Amino acid sequence: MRIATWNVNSLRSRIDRVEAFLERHDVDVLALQETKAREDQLPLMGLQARGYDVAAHGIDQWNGVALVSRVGLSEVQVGFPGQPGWGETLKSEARAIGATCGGVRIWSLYVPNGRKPDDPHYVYKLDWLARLREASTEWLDAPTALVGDWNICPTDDDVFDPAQFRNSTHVTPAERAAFQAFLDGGWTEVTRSYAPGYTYWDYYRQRFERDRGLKIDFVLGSPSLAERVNGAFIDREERAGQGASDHAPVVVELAD
DNA sequence: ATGGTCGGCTTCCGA
Repeated sequence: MRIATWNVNSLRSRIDRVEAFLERHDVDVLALQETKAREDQLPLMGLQARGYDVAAHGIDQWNGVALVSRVGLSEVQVGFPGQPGWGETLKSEARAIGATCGGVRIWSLYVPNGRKPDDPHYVYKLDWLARLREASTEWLDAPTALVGDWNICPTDDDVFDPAQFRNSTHVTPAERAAFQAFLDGGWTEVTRSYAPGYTYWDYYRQRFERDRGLKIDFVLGSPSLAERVNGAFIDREERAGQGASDHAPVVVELAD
């Protein structure tokens, strides 16, 4: 079974690329982030005609997450137990959707960006991660994958210029500790060993052409999921050319 | 420090 995760940066503007990507790589389950649409706005007819089921959640033009599966899609859950709600000044609540696909529990996650370390969104990000980690301990005993845009660079190797990013969000010790807490708790990041390199490049300053990016999209597996992983890759081709998302998809291969 | 480029309920905001 092939699972993929992709911050698509608007599903409506890239639905053709999504359909082509699924077929090009024979993907069974695709987790999407930053769909940037409410459920009723999503262009799903093409996917459904191709035999894919879709579960999506979005409440406005910001963010939004979805799961696309051709191996079944059941027990859909929007948000995780304890997921903190937003205050008056924070935007967009759609951050997590989970479902069982092909016997695997998959969560499409859009970890809050954080903006800046002195911003309320940064505090929310750390709170969100702490509550996800608490909720996710219950899922370790089953084959489970926590996939998506984590908006964290776990090491300096995951940043094209660590000096430039000092004191910025994505690289602070607190964010790295929040990510490490998942690993310490029993989750395994299953893509890095097979697929080194960045997964995100800013649109401006020709960051992709110069390979000046960040590694922020990850797949964390429970023990029974991680032991089935026998490959992974980053689809860098998808980031090239006109009309690309600023993230490349990450694909994971699971043994049957 | 600044600005660069995208998408979207577009003349600003969020990333």
